[in-house]
Amino acid sequence: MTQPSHVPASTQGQDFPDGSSGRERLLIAASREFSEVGFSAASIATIALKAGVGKSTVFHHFASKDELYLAVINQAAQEFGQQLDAVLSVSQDPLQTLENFQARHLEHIERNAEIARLVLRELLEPGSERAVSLVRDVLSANFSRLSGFIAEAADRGLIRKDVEPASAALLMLSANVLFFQARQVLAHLPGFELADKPADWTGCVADIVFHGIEQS
Amino acid sequence: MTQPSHVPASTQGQDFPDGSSGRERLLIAASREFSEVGFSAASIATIALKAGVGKSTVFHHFASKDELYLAVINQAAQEFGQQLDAVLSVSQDPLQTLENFQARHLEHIERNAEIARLVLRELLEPGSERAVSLVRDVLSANFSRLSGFIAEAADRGLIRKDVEPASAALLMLSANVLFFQARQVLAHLPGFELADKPADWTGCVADIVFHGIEQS
DNA sequence: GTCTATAATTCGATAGAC
DNA sequence: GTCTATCGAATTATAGAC
Repeated sequence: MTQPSHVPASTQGQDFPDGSSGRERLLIAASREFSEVGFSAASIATIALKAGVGKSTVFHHFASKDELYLAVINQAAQEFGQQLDAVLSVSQDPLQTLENFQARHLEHIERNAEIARLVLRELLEPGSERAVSLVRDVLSANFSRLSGFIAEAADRGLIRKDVEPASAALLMLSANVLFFQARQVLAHLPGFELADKPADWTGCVADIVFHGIEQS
Repeated sequence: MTQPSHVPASTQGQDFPDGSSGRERLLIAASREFSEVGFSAASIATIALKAGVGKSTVFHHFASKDELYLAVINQAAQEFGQQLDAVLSVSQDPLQTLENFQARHLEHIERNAEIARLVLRELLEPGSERAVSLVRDVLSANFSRLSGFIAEAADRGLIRKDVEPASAALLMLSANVLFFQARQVLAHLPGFELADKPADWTGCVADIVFHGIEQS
């Protein structure tokens, strides 16, 4: 009388890609749930229900709730990693590359706004152990790609050697994070005209940072 | 049997400066309460109790809970405004001034960490009307001082004219905000060595931004 | 502090793919 | 037969009420 075990029972009116596996549906459902209610309020039972699988299936694919959470964010980070590789592999002048990076990065966090908010909420939490894994296991890979690019440009003599590549990278990221977090209110800062022009903002930041670190 | 009404009845074990007025004690108590539990969870009754005044006294000094909240943050902003004037009025090379500004600003938000966290929590809230008043009525004054300084340096021919002063100012602020928000986890970013060296971080940012916008 | 409800996690078994 | 995805039931941890 039971459904064949490899077929989803019911997916509670949520839509999922055709032919998606249980694991894929779980990642999607978890992403939605975590984004909507935050980590602690999210329940494994609800996620399993929405994904149309049994609760124990969750633990077959992910060792724990924490790991599921990391997997959700990791997926978004991987997607950005793809774009990042594309941006950094094109051989052009470093300013152009930094501009591209900055624009793609802001687009990415705005497209994944819910997850981005979730991550930021986590980082704000003082002393969060999850935040540490998040940075170390998930975000650091993409961060290294950017700072690695800057370091390489320094090796080629295009960039000052007395500035830590990681610091320059972090400065660029901070600009995007603030823009994303505070976009609605930035328009009320006197003299700031770019609140509704993300592309101009990313261009401006890349420009300042590049000229700030270029070899003169 | 009751205490004379113009003398604080009881201040619930909290300490306040000697001779402080009811209004002053209210600001202090409100600052603590808002910081601890956030805006919506804070209760006027509790704040009044802690300040040792009646609840109606609160509404004598502040028209609403919102206004009390803004007054709390405004006070911290005013204090920073004092320091800011001191930094900007010293006549020295702009790089030195920017470095000083950046260092004082980070010190200020770290000293007022609870309030800063409160403000940031507010800005994160999507579509918060309070966040708009906050930026327009409280934060914009100090922001204008910084961007005004940069604009002036541009007039003196020390700074590129093709960069909006407000954008450069915002970039500097974003660096401090991220550092403050994520300090605990930045140490786990590969290659970033300044997580426990705030002075080096502010110096580095000021340096990059200055060279990024200086007239070459 | 105990009691209880809720949520996280583990266990054992089944069904299908190769 | 082994391997993997699945489920239902049983077990533990946790948080709040009393």
